[in-house]
Amino acid sequence: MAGTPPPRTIPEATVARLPLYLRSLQETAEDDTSTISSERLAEMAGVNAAKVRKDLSYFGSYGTRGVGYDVEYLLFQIRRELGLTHDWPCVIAGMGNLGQALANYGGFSERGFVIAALVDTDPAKVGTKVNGIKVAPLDDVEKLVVRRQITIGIIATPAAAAQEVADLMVASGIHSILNFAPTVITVPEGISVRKVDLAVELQILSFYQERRTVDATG
Amino acid sequence: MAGTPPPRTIPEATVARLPLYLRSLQETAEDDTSTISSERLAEMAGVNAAKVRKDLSYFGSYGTRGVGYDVEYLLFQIRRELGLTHDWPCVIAGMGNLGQALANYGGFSERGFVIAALVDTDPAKVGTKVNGIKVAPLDDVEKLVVRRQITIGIIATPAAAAQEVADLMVASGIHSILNFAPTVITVPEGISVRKVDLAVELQILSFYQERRTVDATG
DNA sequence: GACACTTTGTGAACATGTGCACGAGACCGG
DNA sequence: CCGGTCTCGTGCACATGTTCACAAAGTGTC
Repeated sequence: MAGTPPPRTIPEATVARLPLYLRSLQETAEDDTSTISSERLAEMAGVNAAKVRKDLSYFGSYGTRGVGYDVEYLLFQIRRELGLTHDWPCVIAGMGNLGQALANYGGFSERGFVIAALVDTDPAKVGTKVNGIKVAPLDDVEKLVVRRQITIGIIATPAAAAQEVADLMVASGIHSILNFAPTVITVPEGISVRKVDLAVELQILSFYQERRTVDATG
Repeated sequence: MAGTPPPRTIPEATVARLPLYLRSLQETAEDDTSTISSERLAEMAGVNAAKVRKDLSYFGSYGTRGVGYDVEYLLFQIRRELGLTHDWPCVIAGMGNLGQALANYGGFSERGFVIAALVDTDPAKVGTKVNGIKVAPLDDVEKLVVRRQITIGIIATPAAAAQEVADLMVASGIHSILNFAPTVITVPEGISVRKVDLAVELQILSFYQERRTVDATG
């Protein structure tokens, strides 16, 4: 029975793992393997098998006992859950090193995240093209977001500009922001923000490295 | 009493927040503010005040009741904990879009993470300079790591090459790896790996965005 | 020096996340 | 059709992380 699906509150930790499962399943599908066990999938995604089963069970019973999960079906379900059945137009703010690298990175559009607009405040950059896309002035964000139905904003500006850019994006109707600027941005309730901070990651690594060294020496 | 410090097992979640406190404190120090309350620090770092106090308490009692924390002293302590009292030489593997952007990014060396070497397999890239640093062939990793006492490896290669590069790094004596390649890499016990996966972040955002839209429509 | 006020440090309740272990269901071979 | 084997789905115990709430310990004022 398909009946009533299980409670629609998916743990955050589970959501964060879905993309890993997706990637593993895509690789599996390329090998023409039609079913996959939770154990194999766990190994590929670098997690525990029980966790895989529990994660997938939040979306219903997609597996078959004694057999495993149907790769194609599971792929479809996860794609659907992640909203990857359609493209997501994105805008990147900030055409510095990182912004340009992101604009040039093919991996995004490949996965359905289409760079629909680029903006920057620097007049020297406005008007130039990056990866075939014209850089617009920051003030055009609202117009672009509305016209091109952009739903995701990517902030690749210096820290000082990040909050202003975020405010502009939110005012334009964007609900999801990926922030690369090394600063905390505050947004109204209901807006999702994820941050990627390279320096923070390195500092976390250095914490453990330092401990290792000290523990070994002392 | 300085006495015996509290148990030396710092929760991971706490470690991950230290860099945020560090950044907030640095900003505060620039304003010539000499003390800061947990509440203010919490606001700046985007977390809860009780969490700040508990986090800091793992390292001892650095605060003064009724007053707050001494900014400079706390800065010093956090820097020490994070191992930021000295530089960390890094090697970046993979000089594609992202690798080049990372090599050119000033924020690293600014924070003590010095790019000490760049490597790539592409003969067309080997020998060229990025940000004034010569790109070496991948096979030179071990030599470079040893000679320049590199402790952190940054993987910015395509997914297919990531595991091989990681193995090479580990074999060379690197204990900390920051992985930008969209794949899970496996390393021996005792090696720290952190991953930054841009597509995964976007997919997590699209999950919540999709839910919002569906909930609003349906 | 007593009192009002501030802010830390932390015990305890609560929330979230993980992983074992096992019953339930599905396939298979004879 | 029956026992053996496989693998899912999940209850439960445990581990980790968060937040509240309050005593303790400071400062400042008169």
